[in-house]
Amino acid sequence: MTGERRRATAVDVARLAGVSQSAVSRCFTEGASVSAETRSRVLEAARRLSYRPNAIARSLTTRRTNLIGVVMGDLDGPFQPYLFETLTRGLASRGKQPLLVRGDPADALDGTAMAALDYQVDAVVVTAGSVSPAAIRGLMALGVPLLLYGRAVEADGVDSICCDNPLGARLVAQALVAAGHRRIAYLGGRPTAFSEQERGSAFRAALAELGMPLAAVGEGDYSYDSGHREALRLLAGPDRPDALFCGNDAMAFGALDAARTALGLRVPDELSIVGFDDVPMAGWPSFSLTTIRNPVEDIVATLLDMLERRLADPDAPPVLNRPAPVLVRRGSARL
Amino acid sequence: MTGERRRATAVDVARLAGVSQSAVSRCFTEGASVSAETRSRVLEAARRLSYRPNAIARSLTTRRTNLIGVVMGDLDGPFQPYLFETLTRGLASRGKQPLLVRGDPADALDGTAMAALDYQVDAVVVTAGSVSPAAIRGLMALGVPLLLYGRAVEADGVDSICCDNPLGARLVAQALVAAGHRRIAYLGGRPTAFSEQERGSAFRAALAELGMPLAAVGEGDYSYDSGHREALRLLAGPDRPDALFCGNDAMAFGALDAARTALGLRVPDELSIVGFDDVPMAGWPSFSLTTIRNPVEDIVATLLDMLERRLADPDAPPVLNRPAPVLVRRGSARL
DNA sequence: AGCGCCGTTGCATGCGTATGCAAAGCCGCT
DNA sequence: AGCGGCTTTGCATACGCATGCAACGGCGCT
Repeated sequence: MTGERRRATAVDVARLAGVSQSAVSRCFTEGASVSAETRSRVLEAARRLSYRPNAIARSLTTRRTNLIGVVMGDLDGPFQPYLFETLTRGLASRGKQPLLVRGDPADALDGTAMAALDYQVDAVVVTAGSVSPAAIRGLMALGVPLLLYGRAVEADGVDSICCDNPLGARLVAQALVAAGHRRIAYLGGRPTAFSEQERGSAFRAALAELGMPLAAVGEGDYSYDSGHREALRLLAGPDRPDALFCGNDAMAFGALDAARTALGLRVPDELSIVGFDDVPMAGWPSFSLTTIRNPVEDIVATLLDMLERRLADPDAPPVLNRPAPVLVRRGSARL
Repeated sequence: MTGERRRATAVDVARLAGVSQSAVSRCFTEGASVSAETRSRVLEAARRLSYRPNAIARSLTTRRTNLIGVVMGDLDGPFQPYLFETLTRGLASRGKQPLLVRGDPADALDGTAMAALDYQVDAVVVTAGSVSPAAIRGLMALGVPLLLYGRAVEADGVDSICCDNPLGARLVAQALVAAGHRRIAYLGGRPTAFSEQERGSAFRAALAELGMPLAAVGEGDYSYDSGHREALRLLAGPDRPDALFCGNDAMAFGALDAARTALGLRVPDELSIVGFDDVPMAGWPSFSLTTIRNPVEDIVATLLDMLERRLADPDAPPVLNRPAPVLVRRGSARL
């Protein structure tokens, strides 16, 4: 009952229960035809042998692994772990196993990363915002259903869901201008990232529509350090901005630290800082970050629905979903 | 070449290359006997069909999946993602795939969680410090090599690696006393966690040895919120402590925020705060947390070595590893 | 020329499970 | 009693690959 060298198989259970291997299999298959008596005999035998069906062998015949490839970049910032946590919990609750595919630093997917896909994942969810279009095409060529998070793509057989970045950027622009800010700066994330492209251009466009020039622009990479560095640069000059919109929360934290600790600025009196994502940390008193809430929980729930629908019908028309973000007012901006 | 409904198999490649399926298999097996000419013909055919061996089918015969079960709790705090990131990168670099097993809130491992193990993982790495001993025994009964991180266990066939918590706690006690603190408080983490038991008792013992009473004790759960809450309680009374040692960094952040923002205390002048772990965030200027460095990178490297050794020889005697932590002096403590 | 050896190759089989098919049982109905 | 229909069961096979075994061929050697 304890440390047998080999795990029990369906054949072992069948022998003990005095039935055929097929009967055992049917007891563990939803909706199969087994009599109540056989089932209980089999389950009892299975219990005694600590038998559990071999998912590997099962998937060989069913052509379903219940493994979902999850393409992620680093878990560095506060956002990715939050998303990953939510996503993996959701997958588990629907009986699916996430299989991690790490994007490499160059945003490509090398052999090591692709190795995970050799496990015959039923679908692939891409959450790394920076995976190159070429890599995406490579995934599509696999013939596996593909779900893109964090980028909006119109392509055959690819579903995507992505927070309405332009709306979020517009909300910030309007709120900042309405509150009387006049020297508004923007600190962008990694320029190759889809979200950056949308947020940056929408923010510029919204300000232009309001007749407000953009006072200064910085280029970060979504990391705390880059936010710190760029904020120092942007806020050092003579015509210091009175508001700074950052492409994500991590950079906003860096900017906040730079402004308060390194430059001795009072936030939000002398400088308003706004982030994007609303990670859990944004609510911590030391930050109290005013930011745009990226509705991760809703997004993941929707994403899982899209996934199930796609698995049920691989030929259904592709879906594009753009949930709306919302402005969360806290203490880092005078709004 | 693009969206074929079914992926190519070794038989397809064999047909195209004019060889047997065995030959194809040998081309993808390390150290198998194939002539140079056959190999190139096969590889060319494989390339044209985008063939990659089916890891599922392969593992059925080799009895090796290269899947490693990774038992984790929540990815809430800053530490777990850091550890997970390091661990999964390390596994990938050694050709292993992490398969996530989520511990449920009650620290047990329910059916959903165990489902991951049906994928015939080669080994299980437990990183959740709060998984109950009963659950650990359940894992052992699976007959799968088990590696425990974050707890020290002496048991047959179980390797474990765990930062030397008592040493870390002693370092803090000595440094605080040496720096002249006289009212030292301790804020512990989840009492059921192994690390909490070691850190708490070693801290008490070390203070006692130095003839220093413990001024106050709080009980948190390793979360930021609990650190915030307990700090408010501990620091509100009349005889306010002049030093607070927290069971991990997350609680220290919460305590720091409570002390500075809610209570208006000057840190470290009026209160020294020390954490444990040294997560990346501890170095951020807004925290600048003095803490004990839990050498995660080294630990993971060692853990991976232990894993490979265990896989090579399941009957080798169990190993217990206790890497030494180190005190990192930053700005949150007067030391 | 004949022998033996080694590097290659294909054949056949097994890994653990799911499932189509047919056989077997069972029931109620006429 | 006989029949049709339904449920339950076992048999056989397939899933995609790795691998032991035997067959084959070429080579160097005597």
